[in-house]
Amino acid sequence: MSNAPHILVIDDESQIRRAIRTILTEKGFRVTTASRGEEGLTLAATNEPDIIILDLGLPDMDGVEVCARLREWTQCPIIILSVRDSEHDKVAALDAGADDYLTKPFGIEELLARVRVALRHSTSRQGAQTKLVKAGSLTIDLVWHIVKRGEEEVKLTGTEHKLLAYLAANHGRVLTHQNILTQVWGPADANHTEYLRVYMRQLRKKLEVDPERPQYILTEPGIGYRFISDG
Amino acid sequence: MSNAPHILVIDDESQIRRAIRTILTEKGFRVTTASRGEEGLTLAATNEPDIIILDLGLPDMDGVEVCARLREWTQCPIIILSVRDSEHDKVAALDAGADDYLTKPFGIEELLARVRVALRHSTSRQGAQTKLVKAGSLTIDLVWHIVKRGEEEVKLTGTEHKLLAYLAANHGRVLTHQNILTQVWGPADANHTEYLRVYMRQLRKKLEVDPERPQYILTEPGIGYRFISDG
DNA sequence: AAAAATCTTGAAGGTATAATGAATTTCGCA
DNA sequence: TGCGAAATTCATTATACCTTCAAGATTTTT
Repeated sequence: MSNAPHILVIDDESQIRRAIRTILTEKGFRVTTASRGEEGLTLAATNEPDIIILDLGLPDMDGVEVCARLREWTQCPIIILSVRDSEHDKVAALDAGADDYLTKPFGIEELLARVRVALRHSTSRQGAQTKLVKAGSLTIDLVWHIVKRGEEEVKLTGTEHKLLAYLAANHGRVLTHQNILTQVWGPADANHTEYLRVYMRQLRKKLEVDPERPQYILTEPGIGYRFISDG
Repeated sequence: MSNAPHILVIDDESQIRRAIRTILTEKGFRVTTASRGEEGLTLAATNEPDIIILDLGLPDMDGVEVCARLREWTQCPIIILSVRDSEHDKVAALDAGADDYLTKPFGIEELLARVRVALRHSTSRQGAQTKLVKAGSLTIDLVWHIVKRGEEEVKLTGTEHKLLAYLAANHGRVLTHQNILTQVWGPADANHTEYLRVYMRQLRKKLEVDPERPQYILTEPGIGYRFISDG
């Protein structure tokens, strides 16, 4: 699974690395590990993890320093692990840009819960960003209901957008009439192919360069329709 | 009226409330306190704090319940304070939507550091959007809660402003009725679309050049509304 | 090549949704 | 407790959308 959250663990104790890797992998995360600060910084830059778990007691450089270096360019959530329990250490790390601080020894479940919190944060940040499907000069924002043709926006009705979104989400695939109808109109209208014809035409009118020779919304005669996108 | 970050403290022990209030006020924060869960929920809805500090051991309802109720409509950072140190309690609270968990007794400096972390999160969430939204002759200051039309200030009621602020913060995006209603009125009124119609009209009357041909607040029939800004 | 099936195209009526204006209730404040 | 502003509710008008239908074009079948 390539879209599973990716976690970078930076810790010099190999047992801890192994333990955390086992636990996180079991929960479905992708895990990368580093034993030294420099290595961790490099991996963070190349792999762009979703979360970084960082031990303060590294051999080559101070964890707070690693934290600060990371914050120069990334907002990725950082969870600190440390044997140091002093308030001073916690404040230093948190003010250096860390998002959370756990003192060793820590409970597995608590670590996982705090990872989930960090994940919530990073995904809510991503959620503000737009997820786009592109096809020629078309840009379809599935999240925010915005469709652009070049620079100008195309106004779509609710049903039109629902239909286009379903086509775009399955771009490249042939979708049967019944399949589309049940998804967009609901199972009750599964055999109202007239609806499809009317709406496909409206979409083509609004989106295609030449509606009579569609290049995005293709007809698969006797079967259904298909949406062609870039990439 | 100050724009200092606003923190809501929900705790039943009056000494703790007083202590936290003193410390936070000293650091320049605005502080509101509540001693019971229901009171806290109400204050959270009316005052819209930037951070909520919540004690788990409330007399009238469970802290985890308070957490869950808050998460129905707000993303505001929640820091848990609790005497309970068990892993089970921590996991329950964090999974209910809390962002951090401190066990009593806690260090003042650590609390402040974690408040700063929470503040970073809330401002970076807002920071993704511009704090000053301009649309034609309109200027909407999301931080100072000021709306100007040309040079003169527009007087808006509480609900009107909350609604406009939410639209402006998400300018360019299509927001569904339910989305707007849960954010502005709360999840209980998620299907009272009448409210929206009435308030959209009032906003248009106060903001639009020609309220009958709105250029800022657009209707997306069957879906919701959208605010158009410059750029 | 003719016929049949499928798809496209255009337009119109009915219906759900939105705008409007105003009355009523609630709430905050003195 | 009473006043005024704000929030909610309601009835009416206006609008946009979904649905429906019919005729022309295209593709497939025989």
